[in-house]
Amino acid sequence: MELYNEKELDRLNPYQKEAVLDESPACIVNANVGSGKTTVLISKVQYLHHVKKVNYEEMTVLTFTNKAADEIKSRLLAAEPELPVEKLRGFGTFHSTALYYLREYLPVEKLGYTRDFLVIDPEEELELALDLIRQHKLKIKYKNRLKKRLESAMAVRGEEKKVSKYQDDIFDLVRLLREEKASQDKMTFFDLLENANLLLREEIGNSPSPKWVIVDEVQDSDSQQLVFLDRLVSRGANLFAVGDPNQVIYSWRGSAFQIFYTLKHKYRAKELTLPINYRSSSSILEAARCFLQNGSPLTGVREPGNKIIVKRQYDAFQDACYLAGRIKKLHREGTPYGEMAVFYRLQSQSGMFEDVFSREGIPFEVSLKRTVGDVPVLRWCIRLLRFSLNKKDTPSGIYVLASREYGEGISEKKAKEIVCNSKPGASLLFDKMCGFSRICEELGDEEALFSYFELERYLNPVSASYMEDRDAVHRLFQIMFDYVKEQQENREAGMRAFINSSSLYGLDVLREEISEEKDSVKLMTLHASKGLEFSCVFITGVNYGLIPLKTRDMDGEEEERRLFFVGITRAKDRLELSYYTNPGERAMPGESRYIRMIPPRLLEGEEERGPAVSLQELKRQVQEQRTQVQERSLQEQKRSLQEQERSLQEQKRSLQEQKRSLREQEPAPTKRVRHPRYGTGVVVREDETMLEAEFEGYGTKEFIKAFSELEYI
DNA sequence: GCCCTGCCTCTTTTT
DNA sequence: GAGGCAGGGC
Repeated sequence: MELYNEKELDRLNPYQKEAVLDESPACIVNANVGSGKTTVLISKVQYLHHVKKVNYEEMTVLTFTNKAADEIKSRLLAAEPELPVEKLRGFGTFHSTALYYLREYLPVEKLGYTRDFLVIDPEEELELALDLIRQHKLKIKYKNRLKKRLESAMAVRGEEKKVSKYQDDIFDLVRLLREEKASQDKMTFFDLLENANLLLREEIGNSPSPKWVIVDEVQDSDSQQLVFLDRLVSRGANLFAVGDPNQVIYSWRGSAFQIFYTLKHKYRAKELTLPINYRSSSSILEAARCFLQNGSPLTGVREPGNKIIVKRQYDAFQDACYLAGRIKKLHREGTPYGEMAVFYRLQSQSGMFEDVFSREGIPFEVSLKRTVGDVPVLRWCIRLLRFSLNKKDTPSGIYVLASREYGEGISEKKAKEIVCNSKPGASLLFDKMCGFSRICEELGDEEALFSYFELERYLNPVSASYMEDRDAVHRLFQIMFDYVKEQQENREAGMRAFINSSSLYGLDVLREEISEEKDSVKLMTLHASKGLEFSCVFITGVNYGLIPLKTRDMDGEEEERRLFFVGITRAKDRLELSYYTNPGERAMPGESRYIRMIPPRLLEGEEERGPAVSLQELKRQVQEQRTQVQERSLQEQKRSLQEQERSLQEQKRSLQEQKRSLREQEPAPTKRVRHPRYGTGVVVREDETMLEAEFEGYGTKEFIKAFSELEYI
């Protein structure tokens, strides 16, 4: 094994180094965008291993996405090629780690499961729920929103009174569903964490207790994940968590802005910061600072770079055409397509760009994940394997037999009868599924599996999609056999693990190219952009009503701002914003005030701009700052309170300064204004935000100063 | 099964 | 501010 090179540490800046070397039992690192968060995390792991002699098996590294987990693992393996992958089994998403614990250590029998349980996707749980409603004649309101209703009902735990808001049987359904899932040996993503938390609560000898728990993007944790974390920490694990409160964009999913501070308080954690951003040019960074909420220092090291370009477009189509030309130009000048990305607020906005870009011959990729479940034939095959591996999974058996497209096309009623009464001889396919365990180990290759189930017959050879379907199934089986070989377990256990991981990771079987680094422009929502970086970023539709999206409350509004912050901080060298004068239904015409919040000297647009921030906006910001301080003072220690107070003072001072400079710009008592449409007029009334002027031929008009195109003469 | 009223939600998405 | 659903009255 290679020795951990001390020089590794010297490559880090002092802040990063401090975080890696920190010895406190709990440490929370407040990492700014682009400050080398992942580098610190990986360095920490290596440092613990090589210097502190903590085995990799004694660490649990938790991430939210598979992508992040894969990145950490591959970077560790790149630094240490001889490291056996099995040692990193505790490195993964919260869910995959919970799955690992449940399978290997925790007494799942206590909850009515066997060690061979399978993971199912939310879709299947919904089917199960609908079935139970029918069976037990439950009264459930808003069935079309059952998925959401189940989610919120399942989140109600313990002694809270379980009375439905709509006075229906939703809680009975939750209970029945839990029993049904246990009896069919199935767990959903939710159950994985829930059950792991339940079993980890009791002291059990043979259960996992890692020495170190390391968490990436801790600000995204929901309550289940926080409990999971707590279970591990209360067993004596040290905690090292990295995150950025300015990047909380998933609170609608259960994470909360103040989690960072709650954690710090709860574990009396030491708080460190990584302030230096290496990613973006200083202009981009300065613009980003306008959207920071907690006054944390965000320091850059790069040159000013290009100005931020703001473009006014008639509509999305015009914008797409303009962008196509712009992207081609940048490409000619040497920026690879893969270094450019277009962000938008809503999934539905991607269509226009896809159309125009494919017409213009620009290679692009839309970040939308397709999984096995999205392809009917693969869905059917997975369920065929499910029932073959788990006879308790009767719904899968029925699904396979009663499918209209594939299999024997038996009526649902008959299928139910065959599967539930386990009638041999009634269906060839059913007998094959039942007999699968016996011959499973003897199957030579994926071809043998294909012919065992006589799939050339059951995949409906007369259908138009037969060839496509057959290839997809072959590919699925191929991937499965490769996976099983890697696992070094017996065939049946390996296949079970494969099916679990395919629901957990969403195998992208259909993807033609395996190479991730295709040179193509990436199209995605602002949410999907988190964690990525590009040389050149285009954010489109920066209209009020879209960015920020019209929100219900103040919290939503703040989240919109963080979302925009995440978007602009993805850009390394170029940031270009556009807005529409004629947007669709949802948005309002004209630029979003987010554009006005960026100092004009950073911008390069085709028109002159008014004051960067309206007084109203500044006032609102200070107000927000004030309420934030109040909220946090409940949780935070005195010291940080004072810090906040100081930053508030600074904000106030800068507000006063800006007010003063605004006032200086204001005219002497003459008060005449020019308007592009109404010509020159005389100011009748004026206060901090509003202005009333009389124009010859038009009468008196009222304007909001910051948004009107008035000019003092 | 139709019409009316009231109520609810809508967007973002990972596992 | 629309559109979908539940439930009551008919």
